[in-house]
Amino acid sequence: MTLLSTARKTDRQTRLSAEDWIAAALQVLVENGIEAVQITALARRLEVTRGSFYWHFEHREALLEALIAEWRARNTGVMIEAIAETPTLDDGILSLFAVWVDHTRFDASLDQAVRDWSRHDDTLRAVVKAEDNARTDAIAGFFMRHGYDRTEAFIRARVIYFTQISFYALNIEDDESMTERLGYLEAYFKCFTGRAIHAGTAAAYRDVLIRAEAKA
Amino acid sequence: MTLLSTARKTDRQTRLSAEDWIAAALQVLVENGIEAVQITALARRLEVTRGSFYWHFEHREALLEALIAEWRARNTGVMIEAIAETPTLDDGILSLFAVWVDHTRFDASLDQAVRDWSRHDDTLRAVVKAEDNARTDAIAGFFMRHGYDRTEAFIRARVIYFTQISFYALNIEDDESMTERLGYLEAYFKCFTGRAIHAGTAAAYRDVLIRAEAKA
DNA sequence: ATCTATCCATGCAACCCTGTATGGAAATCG
DNA sequence: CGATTTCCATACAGGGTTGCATGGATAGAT
Repeated sequence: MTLLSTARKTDRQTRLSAEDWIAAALQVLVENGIEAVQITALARRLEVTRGSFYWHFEHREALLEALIAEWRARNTGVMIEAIAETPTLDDGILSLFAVWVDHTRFDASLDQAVRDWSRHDDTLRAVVKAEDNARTDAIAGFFMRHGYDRTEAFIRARVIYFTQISFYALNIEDDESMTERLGYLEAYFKCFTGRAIHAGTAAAYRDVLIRAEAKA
Repeated sequence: MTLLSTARKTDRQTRLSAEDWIAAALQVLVENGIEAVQITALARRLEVTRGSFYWHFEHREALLEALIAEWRARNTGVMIEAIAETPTLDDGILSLFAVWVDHTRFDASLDQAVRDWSRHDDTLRAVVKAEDNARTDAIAGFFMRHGYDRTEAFIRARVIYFTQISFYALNIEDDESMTERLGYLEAYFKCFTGRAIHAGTAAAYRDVLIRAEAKA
């Protein structure tokens, strides 16, 4: 028993840090929801006892706050920056598309998980709603900079953002390959903007994404 | 103690049925999610003990299956029927809008709650995905009947449906009045279809909804 | 009025989760 | 090498949930 447990311990590179617990909690949050983020379960996963957790954290609530902080650090403002100073309409929309595809810049699964969580947590709900509003406002501002009137800009911003949110919520990424998805590029662009995308811009975008796919 | 309990019992009109338990469970599911659908909590809510539950149901799983059955009965096929044999493009889109607003025909909160639940339940996820596909297929078919090519019809169906799903998911109905919402009618229509809505049709639709609001 | 089927209360066993208190092992520093 | 800090294991208390096994109460039928 002592032999076994020491063997287990040496298998692990180092002792755990608070970040290790947060990382494990993030995984569980994304995979099974906030209710599954339990100290006992995480301890089993990390192959330690709950004693470790209560050394790094005061209580479960502290871990949950760390998860929200992590979400803020990763996903807050990313879309707003992506669309901020794009010269043309085509560039702006494609820049948004690029963010939504690049999960190193925008963690879609985490965003989805936090939104699910927020639905039954009043404090968090306000935080997420504020971020949602900031995102749609940024997109609406973008449309206005490119000649759309106020209401149309607002609705188009809502439509494009809401579509993307559901895209994650319904797990479409699991069913659709990147090439398949790229095949819809022109149709999406037309629906979202009411205009046709410039052929050259679309081709360049496809090249970038296909090259990124190949590298990954 | 005996006096108190008999008083409590006579306060209730009748003894409970399985449907009473299902109704209470539906409320809790919508308000607090599937994890909150606990027999002990429901019993407290219904002011009986868990003995009642285990007479009407075998176990918790049986109740959960009843909830899914209820969802199917209420929400499955509603949108497909609404859009089935609509003569004009305007009529079809407005018919969809009407379903999404009329919560006696389509229980949006329940749909949302079931979709949340399905995200961590593999069996249910397949069921919900099938329904989602059926809905988008129906809308895509509608667009094709009105002259859109295959891909554009599919993407427009996805955009209009996904936007609506997020509309519920982000609880926009809580922030936006019906008149405010109706103000966006033309913009939504233009974005979803790529065409302008007929002025007379829009006016008639507004009249119907405002009258329905006044009645309720 | 009695009898029976329906419905619910009560108590018990098994399991799971959080949080704390305490002691031990391991790493690091003097 | 000793001492101290860092990190984790163990044990215990408190609370909550499911499911079952009875027995009691109530309504409806004969």
